[in-house]
This record gives sequence, C-alpha cells and structure tokens, in this order.
Amino acid sequence: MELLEEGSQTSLSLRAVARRAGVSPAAPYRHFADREALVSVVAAVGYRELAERLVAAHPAPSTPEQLASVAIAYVQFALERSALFRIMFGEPCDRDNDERVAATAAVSLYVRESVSRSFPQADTEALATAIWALVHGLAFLFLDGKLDARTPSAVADQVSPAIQALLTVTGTTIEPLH
Amino acid sequence: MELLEEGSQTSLSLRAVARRAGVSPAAPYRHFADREALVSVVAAVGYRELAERLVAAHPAPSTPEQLASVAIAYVQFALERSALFRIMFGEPCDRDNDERVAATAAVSLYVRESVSRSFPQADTEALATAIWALVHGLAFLFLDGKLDARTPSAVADQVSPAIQALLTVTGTTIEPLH
DNA sequence: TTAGAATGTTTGCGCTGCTTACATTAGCCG
DNA sequence: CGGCTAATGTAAGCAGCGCAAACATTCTAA
Repeated sequence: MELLEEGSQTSLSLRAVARRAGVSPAAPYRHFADREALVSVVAAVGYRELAERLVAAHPAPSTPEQLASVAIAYVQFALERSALFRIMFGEPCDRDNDERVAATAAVSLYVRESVSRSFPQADTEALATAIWALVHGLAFLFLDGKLDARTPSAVADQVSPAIQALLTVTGTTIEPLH
Repeated sequence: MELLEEGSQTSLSLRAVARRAGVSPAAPYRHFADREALVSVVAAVGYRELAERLVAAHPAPSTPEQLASVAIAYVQFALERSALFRIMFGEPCDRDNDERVAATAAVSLYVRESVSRSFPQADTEALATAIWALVHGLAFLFLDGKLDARTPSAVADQVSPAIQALLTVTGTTIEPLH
C-alpha cells in the first residue's frame, strides 16, 4: 500500500515489495503464491477501504441527494488513490479469490441498499447496476484523462450534473430490446 | 492487433511483436520510441474501430431506443475485444499523443451528437458524459467479473434494463451539490 | 553512381517473476 | 531441557522484458 501511495505508477513488483520490507527478493513467495495473489490481497483491502469511504460519505443514503454525495466520494477515491484503484479494477482479476469476492460483494450490497432506499419505486437491481456503472465509468474516464480532472472542483462540477442529467430525463421509457 | 486477439492476456510486449513480425527484438525501436508509443498507436486504432462499431449499430441515433442499441454495441465491443479494450482504457495513457486524442475525440463527438438528438431538451454535455460513463462502467464491470457476462444474452439482459431504469426514474431533481 | 536515410542485427545492461536448494529461526512437545 | 517441525529467509539461477549502443545492410534519391 505504501508503494502504491508514493510511486504513483510503479506496477507493484514483488521485488520492490521485498526491498521495501528489507528482505530478499524471494522472501515474499513464502507469503504469496505469486504476484497475482499479492495483487488480489491488495485489491481486497482496497475494496474494503472504498466501502469505508462510501459509508463515510453517508452511512445509509435514502435520498437522491445523499446518493449523489456517495457517488462523488466514489470518484474522489478513484482519483486520490489512482494506483490502488487501477490495481482493483485495471487488470484482469482473480475471480477465485474468496477474500476478494467478499470485499466486492460488500460494496455491491451497500450500493444496492442505498439505491433501494433512495428510489423505492424503481427496479432496484437494474438501477443499482446502472448507478454503480455510472460512477465507475466516470472514475475511469477521469483517470484516463477523457474528462477534465485537473481540479477537484472541476470533477465535482461534472459528476453532479451528469448524475442529475440522467436522473432528470423525465418519463422516458425504452422498449425492451430484442 | 493479432497478438491481442489471440493471446487474450499477453500484455503486448515489444519483443512478442518482434517475434510475430519475424524480426529481431530491437527492430521495433526503429518504428516506435518505446513501448508506450506502440501502445498508444494500437489504442488509437482501437478507438477508431470502436467508433466504427458504434456507427454500425446505428449511424445517427435520434431516439432513446436507438441510443440504447449503441450502448449495447459499446459493451459488446469491450467484451469481444477485451485485450484491446484494456489497452485502450486500462493503463495510464499518453495524453500527448495527437493521434490518440483525435481518435478519442471522434468517439466523444459521436456520443454527444447522438445524445443531443435523442434528448434534445436535456443538458447535452452533462447527459453525454453520464451516458458515456454509464456504458463505459458497465463494460468494465463485466470485464472484471463484477457483473455476470457469461453469455451475450445475459449481458444484453443487464445492459438494457440498467439503461432503462436510469432513464425512467421520472422527475427526480437533485439539488446542486456544494 | 553515390551519399544518406531507413531498417535490421547483435550484444549487453538491469529489471522482472519464479524456482530450487539451502540456511536459519521459532514454537511446540515429549 | 532437548529436539523435531514448520515457518521464514537467503543465494543462485532461469527466462523474459524494456531499452541503448554499435554495427551491418538495404533503399532511395540527388
């Protein structure tokens, strides 16, 4: 985690971790089967910290406004801890790591319950998927420079209207697609 | 591109490209300054092919239904050509590559115009950002196994309702956030 | 024809993930 | 207390990688 915070983009090599721990290059292999296992554990920690961050933004959102503040927290997390965020989502993940799937499930559950409270009349499952995808996509587009993320206020000024725009497209109904 | 299509996840090494071209490991450096330059060019081609794919789904969407079909095409592109998609968006990109920014601008413009035609009464800029982020986030969540992407129909069955859920949350208005 | 650009090769450096064989430490148990 | 075992660390080495420098070849254009 320390390596990720400081060295922006260092791709988290096992050898660098060993150096940081003041230990031989092969020592980490006593604790992690391979690099992917190490990455999975780091990612799992990242998911938990993301969940904490969202809960800190609002413990149990029950209105669209509160939900929007959580959305902004999600994007801010991605931007402030971009190296960690890329570890969490950027590379193909190990679907079989229990710790990892449990941590993501916690995030997923929090989002679903928040959406259910904020929009009780909606299709919770679908709307939760949509809103998660929305903030996740925003995070990546900012991270990749596809959207202007030079200042935190610029970010908030894009996230908030974007969410608002989607949620205020009144009464649109799409025919189910084939 | 051939390497990306076949070897799923091979991280596109310069040396592998050289082998594929039947040439010495150092030869590619006559054509690309470094690995990142090669990746940027590949990504730029990817953006253009993505744009083609979207246009093929619908040349000029002007209704929410048509826009939704383009959204599904976006997600399908990400899933069918996942290695390329990760190259395009997965790693921190070179913001100074002209070819690359031009190619992304084309995608961005297509989305904005499509949104503008489909939702003339909305804040085009904000809604375009939101919809792009939505499909982009969906693509990544599928790619990372956070959503079930085992069958193409399962994908469509999640994308379509998700979009529909967002666009049918009627009349919600969020107070501008500080 | 010939000079120079374009392209490719060879060699080599340091980094990486990972494996094997070996050393050390720590705790548990008779 | 002594000794067995598991945990942990080390050293050495393999193959692959990005990249650089020096050298060779080919193509092209004046």
